[in-house]
Amino acid sequence: MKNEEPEKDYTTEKKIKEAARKIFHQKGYAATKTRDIAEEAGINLALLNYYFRSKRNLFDLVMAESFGQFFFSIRSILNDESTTLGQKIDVFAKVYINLLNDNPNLPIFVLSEIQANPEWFQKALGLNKKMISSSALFRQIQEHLKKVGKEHINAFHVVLNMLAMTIFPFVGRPVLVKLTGMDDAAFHDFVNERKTFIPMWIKNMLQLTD
Amino acid sequence: MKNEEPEKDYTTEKKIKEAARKIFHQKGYAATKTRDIAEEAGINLALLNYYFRSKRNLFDLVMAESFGQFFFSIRSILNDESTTLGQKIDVFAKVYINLLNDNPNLPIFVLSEIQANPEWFQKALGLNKKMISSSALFRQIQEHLKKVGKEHINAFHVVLNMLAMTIFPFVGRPVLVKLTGMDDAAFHDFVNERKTFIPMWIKNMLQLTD
DNA sequence: TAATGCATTAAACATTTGATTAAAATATTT
DNA sequence: AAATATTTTAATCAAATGTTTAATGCATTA
Repeated sequence: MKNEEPEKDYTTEKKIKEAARKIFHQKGYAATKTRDIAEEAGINLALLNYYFRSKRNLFDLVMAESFGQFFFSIRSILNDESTTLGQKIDVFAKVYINLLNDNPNLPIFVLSEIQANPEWFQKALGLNKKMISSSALFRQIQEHLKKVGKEHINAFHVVLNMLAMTIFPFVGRPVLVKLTGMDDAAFHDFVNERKTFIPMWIKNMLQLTD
Repeated sequence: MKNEEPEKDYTTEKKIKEAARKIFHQKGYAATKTRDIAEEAGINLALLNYYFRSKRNLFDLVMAESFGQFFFSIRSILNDESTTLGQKIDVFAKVYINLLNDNPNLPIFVLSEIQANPEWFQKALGLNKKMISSSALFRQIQEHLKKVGKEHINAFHVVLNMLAMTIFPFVGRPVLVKLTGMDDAAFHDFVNERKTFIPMWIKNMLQLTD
């Protein structure tokens, strides 16, 4: 019998999946060749189909995982009934920027694949109207906006601004880097500054003095 | 001799280019098949190569145009030395949201192609460090931040926030629509609200009481 | 050690897809 | 109207690409 999980990252299956994730994130589904994945993983082309049946199947696995990271990883934060609005805003920026620092291509990958193939996501992932509007974050923003006399502002605007200010630097990263002359380290410092700036800006938007 | 431009939009060449723009914007380069373009344009496949030599050549034309819209269409606004900072912020949101309402897929298209193929853009388009940092907008933001005692905030953050809040709703549109239950008309109204909200938020960020 | 089952490889297959060709249709010029 | 040039079409080509197959290697088991 085999020893219990010696180094899981070096199994052929893991190598292929990890290589696929890397190339898919970089190039997208259509531009990725199965031979590119095989080369990146350092394995024979046929092993890809041996372990994963098809390119599409492998992609679906990667996408499900990526989509989960992108969307569901922060749900527990935003749905936590025991934290204040100010706390949620603080922790969101920190956690999400950390996530994106580790997966800088994740946003464009997910969003462009959805744009190219919107029907697929309808059934594949269970996105529904309730997911945001029933969240604790959304309700707390609504309540706060009313308290400060700004109930004419749809709370979605505020949520969207949080997401936009956090995610967009990574979506526009290649252009931003060219446009500012930042190298990878400088970009890293720049977005990390935003961990404190974004909560400040959002609270300012809400006139939240917390 | 031919009459001077009767209806330019109905020449075969225009039909192909318009169809190409539509499909490329939706699917991206790699996922777009020349046969899809031909079908969308209602022409024989061979005509694509007859008029444009190759898929790549056609793509380059579309991309150059799209990239120009996306980046250069607002340069004149941001570089205008005769307008105040407040005026620039006001007009930017209006103009850019109008542009994106007409081309909702433009941001993801441009940004994902750049991510998939960053080397190509190095030489193809002339993006350089000076383009933003030497703009009138950038200088005015810097000056203002100093005036209100916030010179520790990099002016790039503010520019990026303007871009993020304006562009991101379109980048995330498919998800946003699913997540909120908005239809096309509702989405249109929602982003149009932001024409006045975004300038308000940015000015608030800058403590600009203009 | 022989046998068995899983993993890996090289080669080939079938389809897709960008591009070309040669003929036909249409327009333009002489 | 005849000749010429331009545009369009159907068919085909060649390369790329996802997938399969049959043989080989390798470890585990009997």
